[in-house]
Amino acid sequence: MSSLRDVAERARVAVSTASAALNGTRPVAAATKRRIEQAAAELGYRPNVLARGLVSKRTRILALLFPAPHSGFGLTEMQFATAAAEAAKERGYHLLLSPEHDDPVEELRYLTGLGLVDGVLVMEVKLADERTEWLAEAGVPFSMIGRTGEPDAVDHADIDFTRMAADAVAHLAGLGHRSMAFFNHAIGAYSAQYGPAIRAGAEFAAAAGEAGLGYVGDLRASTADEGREAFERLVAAHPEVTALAVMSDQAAVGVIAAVAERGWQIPRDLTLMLVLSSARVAEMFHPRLTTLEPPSAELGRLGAGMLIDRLEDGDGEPRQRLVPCRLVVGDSSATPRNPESEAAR
Amino acid sequence: MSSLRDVAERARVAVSTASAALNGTRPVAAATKRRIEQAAAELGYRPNVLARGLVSKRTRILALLFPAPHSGFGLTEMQFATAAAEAAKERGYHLLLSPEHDDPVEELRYLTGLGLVDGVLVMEVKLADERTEWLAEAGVPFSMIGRTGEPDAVDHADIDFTRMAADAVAHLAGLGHRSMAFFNHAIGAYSAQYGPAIRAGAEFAAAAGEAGLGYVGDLRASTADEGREAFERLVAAHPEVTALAVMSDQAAVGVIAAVAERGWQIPRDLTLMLVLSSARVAEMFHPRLTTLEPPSAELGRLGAGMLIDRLEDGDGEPRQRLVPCRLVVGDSSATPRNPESEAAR
DNA sequence: TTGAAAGCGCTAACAG
DNA sequence: CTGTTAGCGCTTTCAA
Repeated sequence: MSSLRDVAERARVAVSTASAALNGTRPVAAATKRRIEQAAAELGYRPNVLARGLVSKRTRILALLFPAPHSGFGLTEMQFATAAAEAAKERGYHLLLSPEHDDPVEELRYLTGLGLVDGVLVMEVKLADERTEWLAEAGVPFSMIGRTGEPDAVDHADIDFTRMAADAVAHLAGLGHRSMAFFNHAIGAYSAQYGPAIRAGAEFAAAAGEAGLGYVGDLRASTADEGREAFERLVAAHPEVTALAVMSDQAAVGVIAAVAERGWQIPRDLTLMLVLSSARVAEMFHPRLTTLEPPSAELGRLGAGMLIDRLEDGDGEPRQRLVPCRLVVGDSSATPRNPESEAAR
Repeated sequence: MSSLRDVAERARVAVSTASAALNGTRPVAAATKRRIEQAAAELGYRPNVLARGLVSKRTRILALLFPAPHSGFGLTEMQFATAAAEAAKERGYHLLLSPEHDDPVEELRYLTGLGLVDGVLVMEVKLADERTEWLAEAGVPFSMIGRTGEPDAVDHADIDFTRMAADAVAHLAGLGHRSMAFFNHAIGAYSAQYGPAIRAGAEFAAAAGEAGLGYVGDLRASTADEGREAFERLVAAHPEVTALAVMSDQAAVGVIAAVAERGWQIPRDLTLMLVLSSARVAEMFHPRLTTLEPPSAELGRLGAGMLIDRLEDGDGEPRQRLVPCRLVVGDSSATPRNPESEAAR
């Protein structure tokens, strides 16, 4: 690889002049500049990132903190990563994939101590998250995909849960449903701190209330068996429910099986929708399920973008964006069974 | 961040001695070494990667070339990436996620010119791949997850397709099946160069022949509709077939629908298995499908590992590993319908 | 408008 | 066994 010195020699100028010409750091005579640029082109010169970073203290490398895969891990996280990498690339940055293990904070300390990264992108943020706390304290620039319980001062991109629930409820109400249920993730070590589960639960209850729909929100399921069981309990306790929104793909599998066993059909006897799952997953089902698809790629892109903004524009007010989900209507949505009796209640 | 000079001052030695003590580059008196180590610990010293890389020409950063998502993209690629990142981390390396766009070679030229990465991990390798050709020519260390048509001299980790097909056929033969079909991916701009599709097709034919099973291998499907249609044609032309292996998840959806419409049941009337799909996907189906699960994480780990080996051990013979798939038997496998008539042929 | 010189933090000869 | 010196490739004063 040719260095700046080679370029300078070939253009018969000093290294500092070559540097200035190529970076526009200070005025350089037009003719000189042209000579330098041509020399650089002829040599196929690429500035060495390490040397540049060593003096400028900026590497244009971002780290994406990658949690060890818990239960459900998949397309969504994938899209965060690829979208973030692409957004970074478009702005001349690089993305380092940084897996986490048992001691995230220690690893963060190590990672940032290397002098290798300018900032950190945090995903799978928990409501109380030691990583973001440490980053804030250490003064390391970062942004979140998702958000903590108190994200006021922190840059983040997250799903607009309020709007998501409103869209879902509007969809169901528009079909004529008067009563719905929502199966949240099962309570576990993870989901207790999992923002999407908590926010979705709260927002669905609120949205249903606001729209005047009957609402059953106390059932939870994260596996096929739990889904099956929750559905049985739902039907037994709340026969008036005609529409069901489910957070977990696996739980939906169980629900569908239970529906079939009971001799019911979707969507004739039950409108079923998947919340925060991808359309690709929804197509695996039969019938193809209606889905509220998370804007994963958009969030990844935004997360990287706002981190770069912060890095370049210095301080300023927090950058925060909430993005709605996309409602993909499948073949599992229909008018409620027995609409008359429902209306007569 | 404290520098090596700070450490040296605190330990009252020269910088070079501190460096030597911390890296074990040359003998240092035990007492001196202890002083230095203590000073480093007290200061929380972390060697600066950039400075080190600038002189040593080694950054311990690997780039993972990430193709723009074509049609089917998902868990598998995700697992390559995370596993590679973890393997790298365990050996003190970092993984840079490097998305590709329209001109992979130009981007590669840029990426490697930066002096930022020591080597490149290539995934989604095509049978004839301009990227690996360029890398080989440019002398950039790299390894492949997958392999080209002529991978003899190149480090790679790939699926053992021969064994995969043999395992699948043995599973079916063991259940008593005498005749099977295989639905490959539809021929497209992509799959024409897609190693797994080509290799799987060839190996299934060979394995079936070797085991004395009837074999229908000329049907292809990559979508639900194509799957449905292929299945109809299969039944019409080859009624003796009792077992079917499918490459595409989407195609399997169509097959399952067509099976049901015909009044058949899985596995009573047809044994169905998914080839190169994950168990998590298989569980979305009802019944849970038998799957040949690709060793994605293992491949990612191996790919990163052999690249690092090459980087550290210098040259040597090519490192190549073929890893078998895992056969996960689901509820879609059973003895063939009408076993007598089959045996009587 | 340009060049010379210093230095980012580290490693690697080479003396002592 | 340890310290001094040089230099990786670049940016950035400071003079000219």
